[in-house]
Amino acid sequence: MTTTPSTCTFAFFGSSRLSVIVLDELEKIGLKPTFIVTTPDKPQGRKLVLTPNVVKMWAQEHSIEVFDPPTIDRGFLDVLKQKTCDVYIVASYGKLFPEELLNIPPGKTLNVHPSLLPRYRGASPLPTAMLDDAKHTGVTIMRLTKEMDQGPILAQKEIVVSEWPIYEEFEERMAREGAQLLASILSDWVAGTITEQEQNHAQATYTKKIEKEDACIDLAGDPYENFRKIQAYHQWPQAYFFIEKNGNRLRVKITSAQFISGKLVIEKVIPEGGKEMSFADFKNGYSVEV
RNA sequence: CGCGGGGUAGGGUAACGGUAACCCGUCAGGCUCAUAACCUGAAAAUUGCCGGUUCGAUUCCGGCCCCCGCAA
Repeated sequence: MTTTPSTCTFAFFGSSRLSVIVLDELEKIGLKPTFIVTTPDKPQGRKLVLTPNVVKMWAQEHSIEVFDPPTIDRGFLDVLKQKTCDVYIVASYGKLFPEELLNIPPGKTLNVHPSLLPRYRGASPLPTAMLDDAKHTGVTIMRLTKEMDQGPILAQKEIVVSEWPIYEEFEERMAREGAQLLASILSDWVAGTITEQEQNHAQATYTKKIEKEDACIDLAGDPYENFRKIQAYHQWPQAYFFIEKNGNRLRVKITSAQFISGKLVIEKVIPEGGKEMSFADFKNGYSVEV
């Protein structure tokens, strides 16, 4: 767990907040990528401003060379082949890789996946585990193959959650654990002393991409299920319900809630067009019965 | 020029051409063994800024500043 493979070089592929947390944790352990590959900036925000993605910003802050190809095509593969490193590391890149890329470095391409594979393959392992109330979970280091999340496993660590935090905190914990697990085996892997193990494909489960509609909740429904939705969708899209106001349907997002002795206690909300406020203020001002 | 909502007492909302109402909170008094409950009363808003229309604007028009929802 404390192995510091200082002699091993790697490139990092990622594009989300989880990627950044993994990078941070690896850096703490003394592992810095020789270069980083991420996805291009996308227009965001109210004015559709072009904002650099978080991984790119991290790379720039740490003065690490960064690439952001719109697609990984022939030309970019050739660029990669010019660079040398022992192994590629992928954490939440957001796109599939061409098979050719996976085998460029001698140590192939490894992936940090925040679930106990073969369970929770796919796009949303973390939120899905929360929605399923799967408190016995974990992180997996696997070798990427052509098929999504189906590669052989190098290492796993079980993690047990006592109570569901908001998504961001769960993500952070899992990312850090994943990064540590990776760091603990990386040099051995590159040295060739780790045996990979085929996944038990029969036990695989898959997660789907989250849709905004998934986050619509019925306040009269099961309180614990609603609580898990609020926590799981906290980063995006945020659990919401509707109220009637002046004949209009108004969306109200729940940003903070607790589950106390069998009841859902809503703490903060953001009404459409408004800003975040306490649920008490919301009920006072909007005079709604919820 | 991506679509849309909003800036009114400490907080949240309402009114919509004639200087502002409600809920919570605050303060005082009362009721109570007691209270976050209840009753009575009080303080607290030049209704974001500038200009225009008008006898008169929070309310209509124009400009500016700020805030937010949607958009993955």
